[in-house]
Amino acid sequence: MSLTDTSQHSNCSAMSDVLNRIGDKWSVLVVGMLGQNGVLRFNELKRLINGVSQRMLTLTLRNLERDGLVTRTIYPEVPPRVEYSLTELGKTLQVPISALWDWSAENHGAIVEARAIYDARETAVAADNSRKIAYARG
Amino acid sequence: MSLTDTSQHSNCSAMSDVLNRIGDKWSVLVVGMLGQNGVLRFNELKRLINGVSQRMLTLTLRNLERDGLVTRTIYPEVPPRVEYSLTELGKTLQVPISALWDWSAENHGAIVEARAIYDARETAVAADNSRKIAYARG
DNA sequence: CAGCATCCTATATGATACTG
DNA sequence: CAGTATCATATAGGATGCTG
Repeated sequence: MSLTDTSQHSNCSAMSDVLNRIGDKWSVLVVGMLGQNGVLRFNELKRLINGVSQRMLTLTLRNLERDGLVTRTIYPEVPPRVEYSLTELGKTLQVPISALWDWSAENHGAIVEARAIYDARETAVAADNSRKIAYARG
Repeated sequence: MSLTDTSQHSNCSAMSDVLNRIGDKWSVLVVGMLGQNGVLRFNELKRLINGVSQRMLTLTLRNLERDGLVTRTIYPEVPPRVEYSLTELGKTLQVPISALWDWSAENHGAIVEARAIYDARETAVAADNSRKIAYARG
């Protein structure tokens, strides 16, 4: 299937399903980190991904493992050691994710700017409506 | 910035911010539909995107407009006509989204398969644990 | 170290009714 | 047609404490 073949775009189900999984708050960041670093332990990932809670990192990794995107290797040692890495399928996902990452880095500024303009306009409209209401009241 | 420049990957904020907006349930589908069809009215979008509620389509379009990705053109007619299309910024977003769309179409089958295998293994482990508990009890 | 279990809250989403 | 307003709910996500 080529990039110009839009026939699949008519059927949203596959895209929706994938987005429901990788579109959460942490999955893309986990895949990104594993793509960069290759193999990472649980707490290494937790340190790299700023703000993720232990619970959410666990859930995210389980989901990615379930979807065949991440491998989980347990070493029966004391203290326990668990290593995560991308599967071959996970590595292919790196490509579109990386594209999105680069787009974000390039265009985040423009988005922030657009938001500021939009919000300023909305605030002005709200103020205008207040004046109209005050005028209508008397 | 090149695709191989991973320095931006260390700073998750831009990516997180973009993902928080386009990572919701409908934004990517809206952008995809507008990218395919060029200009669409509200109810045309609603018909194309299966399952979206009026409320969520409105909210999604407002957010995309606020971020400078979608333009909203009102024609002061009766009945009212409102047309949506991608901005230039929105069109550039089409590229990484299209890549993700194609990846989904190609690899959704593998994900479904991986889930089935994972779930079967989990079920087996659960059954095994039940037996162990039964053994311990009796 | 790498988690699991529990409780709690915020938010996203949906359903429904109404409107210029 | 293209919304807005309100209510209801499911779920994502966070905080905390405990464990092998």
